[in-house]
Amino acid sequence: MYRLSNNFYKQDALTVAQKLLGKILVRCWEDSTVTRYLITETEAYLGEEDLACHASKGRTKRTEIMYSEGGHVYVYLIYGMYWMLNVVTGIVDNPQAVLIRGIDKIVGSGKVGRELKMDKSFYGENMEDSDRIWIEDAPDSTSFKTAPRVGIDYAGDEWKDKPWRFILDNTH
DNA sequence: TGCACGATCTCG
DNA sequence: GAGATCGTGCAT
Repeated sequence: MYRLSNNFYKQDALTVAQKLLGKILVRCWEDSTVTRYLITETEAYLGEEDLACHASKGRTKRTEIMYSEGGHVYVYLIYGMYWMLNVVTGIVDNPQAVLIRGIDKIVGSGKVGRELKMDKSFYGENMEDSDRIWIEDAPDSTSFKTAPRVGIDYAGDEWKDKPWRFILDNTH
């Protein structure tokens, strides 16, 4: 079991979103205890032309990190109370990210952020060398389902219906 | 400087 | 079905 490097995250967001299923999200707390979570659900957001992606609004202070190399953490506050955990993917100047929607029995991006005690300080954290949060490798999952992404009706028919949500199939 | 809204969840 | 709750982007 070893930590995924930035090389892994440099792949396309659709590829990373699929491959992250079944991998291990590791959270090291302030008291040095460590909790490991199985990643069960992800969503891919694909660049400026993807109207559901925050980067579709262009390069701003908030989306800046998405323009960096894959492997950085992108967190943001939604509805004034939930921190969404995303991983930046792709190469420099190619703003893509993968939203972590589910870990272990915890399904729902808001609950994931709460469970992991995410906050603004995680913005821009590099998962390759962070001592608080990273992802460890596991065999690629071959059994998963796809579905449309959640909560993006504003993006228009072309984008809101894309099956870019990936759900680990746990019926062995 | 102000305002409307959102990659959500919980409760009733 | 509505409220909680606040940073962001865009209008003023």
